[in-house]
Amino acid sequence: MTDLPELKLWNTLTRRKEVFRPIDPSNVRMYVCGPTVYDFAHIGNARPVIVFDVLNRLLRHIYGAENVTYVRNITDVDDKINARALRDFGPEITAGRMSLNDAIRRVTETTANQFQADVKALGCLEPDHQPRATEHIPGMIEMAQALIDKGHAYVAEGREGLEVLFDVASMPAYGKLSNRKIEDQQAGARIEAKDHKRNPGDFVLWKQSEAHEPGWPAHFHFNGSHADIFGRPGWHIECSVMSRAHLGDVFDIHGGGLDLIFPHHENEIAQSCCANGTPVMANYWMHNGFLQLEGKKMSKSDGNFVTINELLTTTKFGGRAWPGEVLRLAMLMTHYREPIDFSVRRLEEAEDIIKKWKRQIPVATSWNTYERMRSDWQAIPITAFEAFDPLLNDLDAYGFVQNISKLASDPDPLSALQAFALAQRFGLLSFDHIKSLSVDEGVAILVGGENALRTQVANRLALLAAKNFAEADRIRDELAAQGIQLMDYKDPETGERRTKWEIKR
RNA sequence: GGCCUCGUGGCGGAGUGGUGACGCAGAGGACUGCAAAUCCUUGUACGGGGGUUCGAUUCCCUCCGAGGCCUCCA
Repeated sequence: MTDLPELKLWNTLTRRKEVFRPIDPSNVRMYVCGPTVYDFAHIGNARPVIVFDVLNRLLRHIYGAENVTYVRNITDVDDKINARALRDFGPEITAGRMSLNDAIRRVTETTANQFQADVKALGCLEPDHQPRATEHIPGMIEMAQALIDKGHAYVAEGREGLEVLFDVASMPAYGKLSNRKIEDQQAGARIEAKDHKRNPGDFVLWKQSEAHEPGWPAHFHFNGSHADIFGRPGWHIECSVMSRAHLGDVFDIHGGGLDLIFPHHENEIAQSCCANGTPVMANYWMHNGFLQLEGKKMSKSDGNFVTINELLTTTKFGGRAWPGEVLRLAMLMTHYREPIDFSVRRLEEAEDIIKKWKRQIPVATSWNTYERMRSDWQAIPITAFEAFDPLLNDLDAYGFVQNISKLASDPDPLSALQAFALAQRFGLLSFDHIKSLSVDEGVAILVGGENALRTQVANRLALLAAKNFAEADRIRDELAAQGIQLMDYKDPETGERRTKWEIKR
């Protein structure tokens, strides 16, 4: 394993770039904080998803796909979700036609499904596991109890009932990730004083719910006493429990947005290390930068706000819809830790670059450009094949084409892809159609599409030879209308006129 | 107030103690029936001021500016 390429990652924990050394190269483990499913994801949410997708792909490339485990959670219990459910289904709930919990389920289902669709459109691989908070409630109760047992948590009566709180003063190393001292936070004076807390920085592990609110029965014992608290988990404990369930007490990389460093990740570390008795939770902490929209902070109230879905399917941003691959590249053109000023111009530029790559494909240099954009891990060679893969709109179709090209012994799978795109233009093949086809049928159709075009091209060249430009141009225009751009060039050896084509956007 | 990141040409964006990639856009040219594409050539930059050094864009200090966290937030 000594010939593995060296990967250097910026570690928020040490504020340095460090050589990445996995705990176990046969099981490289990464956890990234996923969405809280209360609203459609905006393009800012897309950034970590894309950034860590690239890292996931890179890790899989280096260590082997089967040796990497990538976990991204879905937070489906949260007070913001409750608020959204009340807002959207308030009348039904008051009229007794729907329970709050049913309304919540509606909100989380729709939002989670939309998120999956958005992410797929951006060409991201699915993580190996996408645990939901509500699937891990017993683990959270168990961890909260463990923290009580070890003297890191206590039960107190808060404004809305009983709470299990983490005692930050019980952990000397608290604040290491964010480089923050507990005393400093008191100076900030922006933390709400709650007298039931021993320390203003103490945070909730479990809190009591009203009977109509989402909640689970839980039993805690402490100081020789005990309490039944029908309640719900605090935000931070979800990630501690889900990461442990899938990746163990200590794993390699923990990622998320810059804003999560404090308090979320700090608190995760506190919970996990104290509960598991480990010095660290993860060895490398990585955080992506934020993005601005046309130079201004994204803000719902100002209307300066675009969801992924709006960008992909509506004309809200720049007066047109944008392909997922364009959004993906626009995001990757800037180093992941830098702020991005997201703009129409940036999307246009990304689109130009992609167009050019597609013409050049399968020229390996197209990857070089793409590759170079991610400076921390830039020296790692990846094949053109892998490079193009995340840029495709429909990965299923890609897999199909790959299959065909293998069976047809085509040394260049990307030419098969072009053939596929062509067959689509002629209406010979659609994505839905694919699933019902055998490979042989698929090949036949692809060949059919290509032959149809060849005939047209040959006819046009004959017309040109006869100086019948009007008729030749008519064929060219006709194909252009179908979205096929013809391009003439000279054969470098014979000097004869040749024609190549590409699929127009 | 505390803490963190950052400031390279029109735009995006590498990189280094010894005058600085690359991409996009622009300009000029070649090719071409016209397109499109392609190829060649090409201009402009290291926020300001100190310091260390033979020499700094790269190291240190400081000022200015940008963004972020300290409260839910990708």
